[in-house]
Amino acid sequence: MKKCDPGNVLQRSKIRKTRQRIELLSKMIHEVSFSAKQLQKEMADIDLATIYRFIHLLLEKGIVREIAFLDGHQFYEYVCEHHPPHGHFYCEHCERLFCLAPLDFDQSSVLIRNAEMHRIDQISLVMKGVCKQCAKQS
Amino acid sequence: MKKCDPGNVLQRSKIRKTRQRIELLSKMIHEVSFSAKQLQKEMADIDLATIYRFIHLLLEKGIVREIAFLDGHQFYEYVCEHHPPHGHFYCEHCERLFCLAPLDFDQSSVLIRNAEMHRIDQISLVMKGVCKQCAKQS
DNA sequence: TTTCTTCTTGCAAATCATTTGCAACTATTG
DNA sequence: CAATAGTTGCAAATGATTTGCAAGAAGAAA
Repeated sequence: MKKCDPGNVLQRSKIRKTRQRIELLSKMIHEVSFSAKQLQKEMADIDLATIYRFIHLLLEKGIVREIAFLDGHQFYEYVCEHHPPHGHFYCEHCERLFCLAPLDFDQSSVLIRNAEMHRIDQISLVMKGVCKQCAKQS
Repeated sequence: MKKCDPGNVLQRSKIRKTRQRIELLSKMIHEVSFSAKQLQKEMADIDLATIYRFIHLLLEKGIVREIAFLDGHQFYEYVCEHHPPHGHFYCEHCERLFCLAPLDFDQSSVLIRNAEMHRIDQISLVMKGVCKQCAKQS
């Protein structure tokens, strides 16, 4: 059974299958990252409210995670075992979001030393700048 | 001459001094972090538009920097030599934002290896979770 | 398959942070 | 103290996200 098949993913999490959800989730699975607006641009027949409601449902179930808030939009990515948490790099010129390599345990541990922390639920590392391709062009 | 005196800071950056700006900047200098809304709550006589306009001006001059977008609000911090770039930890319970220790060069370098990057303008590292104090209480 | 119940959808309206236009006001310069 | 350029408050606009609600679709049971 394909683990990342939209139908299976929904079934496993006991989320009712609808045309809209299947379409949205397959898109999410195949994109490096997505925002509500991007999804709607490519699936104009699905209401924005439906998209936002579905994203929130997937967040609760841990099927997607928030990765960054950029240019007034929240970006998300699909969670799977081949895609452990990692940082992102946003090119301000072409507006693309790149994934950074995941940090290993030792690397991560240098980040999380702080006397005030009890539990960490989410780590977000985002860099902004200009990518090589854009640098060449200008 | 005090480097972090609001009046001096504005003068040095050729920003016209007004009552509103002096009041806002002194608050910013003394806070670990701030949002437009927090500032307005404590200085109700200053218009929100003025606050946003001033923040943008300070961002351009490099006097403050964006640190995180949380709960629908952008947070900023005052920039000074005793406060190099560093990560933050946000307690979802008490909604406080803590500073993490700054990373040294070697530590930082593990974060920035990515073939796509040409130039990095901004790095944002934010963790969300629960702080020790809140953990004790509940 | 039909029916029943529950969940989901699209639509329109509401929210909420942030931005903008504009006329009145104020800091700075000479 | 006048002239000028930059600032302010106010109200209205914007834009992402959220919500209420009635109609429609999915899943369970007969």
